[in-house]
Parts: sequence; C-alpha cells; structure tokens
Amino acid sequence: MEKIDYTSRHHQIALYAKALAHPARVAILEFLAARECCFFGNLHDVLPIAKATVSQHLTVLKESGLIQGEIKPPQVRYCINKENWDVARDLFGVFFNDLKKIECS
Amino acid sequence: MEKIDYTSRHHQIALYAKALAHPARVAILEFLAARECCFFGNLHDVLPIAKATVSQHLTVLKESGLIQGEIKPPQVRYCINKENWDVARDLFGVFFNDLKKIECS
DNA sequence: CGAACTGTTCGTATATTTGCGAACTGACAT
DNA sequence: ATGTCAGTTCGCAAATATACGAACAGTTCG
Repeated sequence: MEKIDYTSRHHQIALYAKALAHPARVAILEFLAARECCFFGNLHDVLPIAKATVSQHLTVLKESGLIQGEIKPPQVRYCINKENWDVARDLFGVFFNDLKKIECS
Repeated sequence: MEKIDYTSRHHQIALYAKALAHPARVAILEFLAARECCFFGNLHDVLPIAKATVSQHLTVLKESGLIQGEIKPPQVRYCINKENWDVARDLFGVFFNDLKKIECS
C-alpha cells in the first residue's frame, strides 16, 4: 500500500476547521453572520475575554480568510468574507455529505 | 451590551472543528468514509506518519465521537460513528447556511 | 512456553495556542 | 501639543498539540 501525501483539500479543510476550533471564534462568526458587519467594540462588549484576546482571535479568523476587517477611523469594522465562507461551506458540505457506505457490523 | 457565555453549541462546533483541524485526521476520516471500516494497519500503511502518531490521531477522533474502534484480535477495526457524524454535519450545515444578510458595503 | 504480529502507551522534545496586562499606534478633537 | 478613544502589538506564562522511538500488552501460532 502506498503512502499518500495530504492533499491541498485536506490542508484547506484542516485550516478552516482550525479557525472554528475555539468557542470564541465560533461565537464571533455567529455574531458577525447574524447582524451585519460590526465593530471591534461590539464584539469585545459581548465576549467574556480581554480585548487583546479578542484581537488575537480576530487575527486568526482574518488569516483563515473567513472574515475581513476594514479600518473606519477610529474604529475597525469586521465582516464575513462571503467568498471564502462559501468555499468553506462547500468543503465541509462535500466532506460530510459524500459518505456512501458506512454501515459497520 | 451584555457579555455572553459561549453556548453548548459553540463548544460542540469548536470540538468537532478541533477534530478536523489536522490534515492527518481529515485524511483518516476521508479514508474511513470511502472504504468501509478498516484496520489500523491500513491507515498506517497509507499515512506518512509513525504508527504512534497515527494512534494518537485516532484517539483524538475517538474522543471527538466521530469514529469508533472495535477490537478484532489481533487487529483493531475503525469506522465512522454515523450518529455523531450526522450531528456534526447538521451543526456545520446550520452554521454555514443560516447566513442571511452579510452584504457589507 | 516462546516468537510473531498488531496496536497502544510512555517519555520526551518542540511548537503552537490561549490568555492577559501593559505599552503602543493612529486618528481626531480640544 | 495634549488628551482621548479604538484597537493592535508586545512580552510573558501556562496549557495543549504534534511527533517520534522505544517499550509494553494482548492474541495467536508453532
């Protein structure tokens, strides 16, 4: 049997999953998705963590591509990056739905 | 604005996401989903990592609930845990699809 | 019994993640 | 120029994750 390398799909799914792998980031994304875009302050007001930590989580989400930030002095407005969001949705959709034969005795 | 606590949904999504947050584990799940259940050795043969590491990843996946292992001496047979798999699929499905208004100027 | 085979666990090293307060930056107002 | 407001970055500590070889454990077979 041949060793396989991880495909770029494997890596992409893992990266998006890593972005979702913390409750704070799930909450942030849900918050952004529910209202329209919102400011850092709104997120900080709502989350039970220090602003430095909020900023860190937002950086992780930005780097994953799932959100984007826009500086509107003196505030920063964040919103979902719809393009990449759709990519992630499709990746997870295919991943979870293309299971054919799983029955296991 | 009131601080919110992370909901159990947030935690659950984060936990399943964490299980998917490594290419090896994505590859394992894909492998299990494609063929029927299979043995540790099959996975080890295919993955580019040491068997101790494979075992560790399998433990993570077992703890997440996404897979289950059954001892069939002298081998161990792994397969997807369909119940929890469906739970995860639904969680991610709702999470990614219930976005209404994201347009951002 | 002992050898062989399959997988897990242990011990360890290194890297990444998470969290916070304090210090900083940039824009704007006074 | 000084102060203020909104966020980011820095520096650090603690916890978790990743990886491996070596040692171990359970079955089966000679």
